[in-house]
Amino acid sequence: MAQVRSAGASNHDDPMTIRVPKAAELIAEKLRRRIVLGDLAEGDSLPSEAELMVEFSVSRASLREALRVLEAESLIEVKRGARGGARITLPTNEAAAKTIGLLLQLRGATLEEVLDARLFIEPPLMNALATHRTDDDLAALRAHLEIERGLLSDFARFGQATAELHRIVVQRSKNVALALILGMLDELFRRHVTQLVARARPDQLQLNERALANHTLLADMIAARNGAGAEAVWRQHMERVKGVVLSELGGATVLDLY
Amino acid sequence: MAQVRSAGASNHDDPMTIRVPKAAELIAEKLRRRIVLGDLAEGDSLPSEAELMVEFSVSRASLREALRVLEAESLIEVKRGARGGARITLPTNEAAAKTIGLLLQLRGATLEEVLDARLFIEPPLMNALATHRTDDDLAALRAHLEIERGLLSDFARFGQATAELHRIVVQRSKNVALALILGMLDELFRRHVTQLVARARPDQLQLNERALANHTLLADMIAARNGAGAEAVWRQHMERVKGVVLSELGGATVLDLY
DNA sequence: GGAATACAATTATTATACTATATTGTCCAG
DNA sequence: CTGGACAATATAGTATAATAATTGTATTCC
Repeated sequence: MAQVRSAGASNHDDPMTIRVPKAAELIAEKLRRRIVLGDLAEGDSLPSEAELMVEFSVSRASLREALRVLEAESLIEVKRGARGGARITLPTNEAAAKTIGLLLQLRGATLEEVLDARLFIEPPLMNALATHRTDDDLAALRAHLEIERGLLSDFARFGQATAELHRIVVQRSKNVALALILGMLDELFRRHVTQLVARARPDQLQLNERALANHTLLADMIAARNGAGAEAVWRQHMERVKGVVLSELGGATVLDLY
Repeated sequence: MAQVRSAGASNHDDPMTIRVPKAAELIAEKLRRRIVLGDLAEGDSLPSEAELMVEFSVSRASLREALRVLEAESLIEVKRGARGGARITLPTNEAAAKTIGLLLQLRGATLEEVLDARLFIEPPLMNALATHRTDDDLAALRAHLEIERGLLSDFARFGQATAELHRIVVQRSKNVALALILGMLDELFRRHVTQLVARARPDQLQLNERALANHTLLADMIAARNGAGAEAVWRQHMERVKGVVLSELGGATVLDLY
């Protein structure tokens, strides 16, 4: 009996059903725009709830719903107490990774797939970097290697330095989109190995030395503007890291996010 | 009966400012977990606000803040009226693209960078696909080409079919993470060219024919398991599309999102 | 001068009432 | 009996007010 109704009037994508925007959405949208367009910069304070209420002519409930949304997007942080209120905070890779990690988990992605994605993108990027590097790029890379050398036996901090190296070389390749993507993937990866690093393997020092050797090799290839060489070195290095990590964690479904 | 916050207020004055989670965040987190872990599947209805209030022992305001957050994440849709309420809706590429687009705009990314990122990833992916394709992959691809052939003069729908082709070949390569990433980039791109397609160029039909020719060439290369060939064809094709689009739109800062 | 304290600003949470909208059932006209 | 109008009901949307908790700052006291 209900087939007439289900044919047309249901909910999904019917272009005819107009979606009435809620007050909170509208306010969140307006504030978001101000942030994105630069009217509000990082660190700036928003007016107090009372002021925003009169500005937008909405109730406190609606306004607070909007603030909660922006807070969940890491666009603002709300503190209470005197001189509290909402302050602009631009989202970091970590926040971005949380979002994309949620989606990946919903789609049933495995940790191995995340590693493969990185492995698919980063080595060719090293090729490009080696080809187009500036002397400044090389100097920054080599400076970082010195830092790593000093941390060889500090397992936790060496791991951080490794992640930082990825960040450096990726950002030097000058594509913001790729940098953001790889940053998110890296963050997801890092989140999974933190536990692993806590209980260090017996051969951890040896692993670190090998990693540093590979990093150095990469720097040499980049110094020589040897694109193919840089790509090969980096691919081999990441393959090895992947092997170690997966043998410890297994390729189980992504995300301890929950 | 608000036992949400135990009254032991200020005995823990850790110098490391501990972040007190708000009621709405906690509820959003709990519901999010239920969704991600599969307790709630797509299409399922959440209990009414009244029931959720007693379940979590919070006020309606706090509960609704949580629902707004989940709604902004595209994890639920809330309808009002009898038999309304919150229903689970798994986020699409579109929703994901909106998030990442926001981040890219904040980082000052240009449309050209988005195109370059796609251009950096997809061609090598076609290489891999050509190497590992199944007969089923090839059949799906060729079936889609027939559809495109029928739409050559329907400019709007041909554009959609083009995007669909990207989706097909990317998903056939079997890495969920890469598929999600490319899906987001594609969505960002698509959003920018929609306007462009509306005012079709004089040579639009010719452009479409050329695109279809390239798609066919790709299919041939994939059929022959010619990885290098597929990669070259696809790179050339995407370069050409990039040229056309950028000459129309310019490489201005990303996102008409606002 | 430094520590305890009171004060004020501001968000966090709750409670209640009212409004808007969609579904469902009912009743009446034809 | 069928179809359409209309009322009843369930449900989210918005508004207002009151109270609690937190935090920076000024004040007081020793």
